[in-house]
Amino acid sequence: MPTRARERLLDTAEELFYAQGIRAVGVEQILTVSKVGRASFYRHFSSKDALVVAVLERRDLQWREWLAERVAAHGGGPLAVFDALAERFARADFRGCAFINTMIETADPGSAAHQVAAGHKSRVTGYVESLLTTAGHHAPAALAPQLVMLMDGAIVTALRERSTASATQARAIAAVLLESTEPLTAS
Amino acid sequence: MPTRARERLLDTAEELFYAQGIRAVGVEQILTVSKVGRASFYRHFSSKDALVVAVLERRDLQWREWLAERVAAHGGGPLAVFDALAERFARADFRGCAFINTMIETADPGSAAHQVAAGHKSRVTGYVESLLTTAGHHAPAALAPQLVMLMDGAIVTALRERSTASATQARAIAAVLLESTEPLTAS
DNA sequence: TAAATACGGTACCGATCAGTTCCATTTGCG
DNA sequence: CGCAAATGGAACTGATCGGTACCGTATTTA
Repeated sequence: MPTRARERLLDTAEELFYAQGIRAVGVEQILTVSKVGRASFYRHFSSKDALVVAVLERRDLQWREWLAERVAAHGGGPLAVFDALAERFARADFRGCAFINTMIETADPGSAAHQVAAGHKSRVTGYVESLLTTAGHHAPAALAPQLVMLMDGAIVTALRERSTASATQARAIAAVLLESTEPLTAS
Repeated sequence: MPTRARERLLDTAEELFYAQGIRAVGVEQILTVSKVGRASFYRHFSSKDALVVAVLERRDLQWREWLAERVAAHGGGPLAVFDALAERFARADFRGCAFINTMIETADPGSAAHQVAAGHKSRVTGYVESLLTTAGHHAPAALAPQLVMLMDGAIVTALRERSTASATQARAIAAVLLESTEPLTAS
C-alpha cells in the first residue's frame, strides 16, 4: 500500500473523535485532515459507523497495552492503575475515557460502537482482577468492579476539574479497600 | 400565555436531550413532539444553544430539589445520597447524569452548556458538604469531593451495567470513608 | 514495459441541519 | 364585542450531513 490511507484515516479519526466527539466530526473533516480522497475512504470503510468501530477496537487494544506497561512501571500492584491514570490526566489533550464518552454519545445500547465500548470496560475489569489475583488478594472478583468504578469516577472528575487530584484521591480510597480484611458488601 | 409553548418546549427538549443526546436531537424533532410552531420556538429562544442552557438550568434546580427530598426520606444522612441514586438507577429511562453527558458531548469547556453542567456539579458538592457538616463529621470539605467522585463513578457504572448494584457498592465504600477517623489524603 | 492496484480530486445525490420570514388562527383580556 | 398578544403551519434559505460515481494519476509488481 503506497500511502497507507487506511492508517492515516484511523489515526486522524481517533484523534478527532476523542477531541471533539464522534457526532461532531464529519467525514469531510476527516478527509481534509488526513488528506485522503473521499473515494478511498469508502474503499476502506463501508460507512462512518464502520470507521468508528474500527477506531474503537484499535484503541481498546492500544489502551490496555499502555495500561499494562504503565502499571508494570509503577510496581505492578493493583494500585498502580491509579498512578497510570494520573499520568493520563496530566496530558493536555485529556478528555476523559473514549469508551465512556462513546457510550454516552451513542445512546443506543444495541449499536456496534456502544458494544465495543462496553466490551472494553469488561476487559479492563478482567485485567484489574488479574492484578488483584497476582497480588494474592482475597476476593479479586468482588474487588475488581469496585476499583473500576473508582477509576471511572476519577476519570469523570478529572475531566470536570482538569487536574490529576482525583487519581490520587481514588488511589487512597482504593488502598483502604485493599487493606480491609473482610470482603466489602452492602452495609 | 395561552398554550404555554415555552414550557412545552422545555419539557420536550429535556426529555429528548436526556434520552438521545443534545446533538442527536434536531429542532425539527422538538417542534414535532411538542407541537410548537417553528416561529414560536425562535420567539422564546434565540437559538438551539439558548434552549439547551435553559433546559440545563431548570434541570439543575429540579434535580437538586429532588435529591434533597429523597435524602430526607432516607434519613437525611450523607449516605442517603446513594439510596437516592439507587432509585434513579432503577428507572427505565435512566441514561446517566445529564450534566456529565453534557460535559462529554459538548467538548468545548468554554461553552455555556458546559459551564452550566460544571456549575451543577459544584453545587451538588456543596450540598453533600452541608450533609456532612450537619452529621457532625470531621473535614466535610475534604470528604465531599470524594463522595461526589463515588457518585459519579456509580452513575457511569450504572449506565454501563444497567443495574442499581453500583449505588450499593458506592454506598458501602462511602461508609468506610465516613468511619475512618483520620482524614484521608494521599498515601 | 505493461498490467494491476491503490490513490486523490471533484461533481453530485437526497436528506437534514439551524434559522428566517410571512400569514392565518387562536387565545386572553379589557 | 374587539383588540393585541401569542401561536401554529408552511415555504424558504444556505450550509452541512453521509454516501456514490467517475476520472486521472501514482505506485507496485509481474
